[in-house]
Amino acid sequence: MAKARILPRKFYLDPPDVVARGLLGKLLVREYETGSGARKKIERLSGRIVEVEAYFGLDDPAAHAFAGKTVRNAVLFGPPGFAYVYFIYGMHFCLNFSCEAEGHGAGVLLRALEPVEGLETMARMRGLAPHANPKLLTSGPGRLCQALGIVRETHNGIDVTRADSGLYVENDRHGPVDVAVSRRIGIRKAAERPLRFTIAGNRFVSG
DNA sequence: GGAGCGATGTCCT
DNA sequence: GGACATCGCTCCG
Repeated sequence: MAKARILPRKFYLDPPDVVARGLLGKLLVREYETGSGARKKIERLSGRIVEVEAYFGLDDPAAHAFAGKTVRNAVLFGPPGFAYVYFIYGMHFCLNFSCEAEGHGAGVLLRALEPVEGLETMARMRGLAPHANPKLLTSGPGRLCQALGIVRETHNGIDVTRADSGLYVENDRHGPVDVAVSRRIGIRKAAERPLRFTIAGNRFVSG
């Protein structure tokens, strides 16, 4: 098995549709310390990215960045390769990565993963039985955040090109993927634009 | 298996 | 005050 590499800053410099396509088939990794003293160890959770959506900034009525820079969406207007985590519907978090050069406000929303490492921990985080249907773990933007323990307070604004962030994307040289394009989900404005990208036929795609 | 709907916090008008 | 890049429950077939 080839050595996995963390996706570098330049990967995120492209427009969001290009970054979105490029993320499909890559591994989203969450690492954190557990235990203390001699029992301290690193736990690793991961999932293969199977569904993403692209959001252009000021040109895209559906994007959080459309109305301009605010305290909430500031990360999107910063440099590429940072996590934008926001709270939605009073209950859920959603994870995005900033892309394009600073000032554009573009981003990619992560909508679904195929769970790879740490399924039992993910089930616990989701409040499910240890061997629950794996599709319930990370199929959906709110679900994948809960499964990986991603919350705004901790993760909004962190650099996802650094291993020590505890949240990053690896290229583990998984084979090429067959990309399907469709309309973005759960939005009202600019809903017709074909900016949702999935791995064709993958059973962990949401919706 | 699908439609309908309530829960619930934060941000912007 | 309303909208919101969601989820899981109920009810009906």
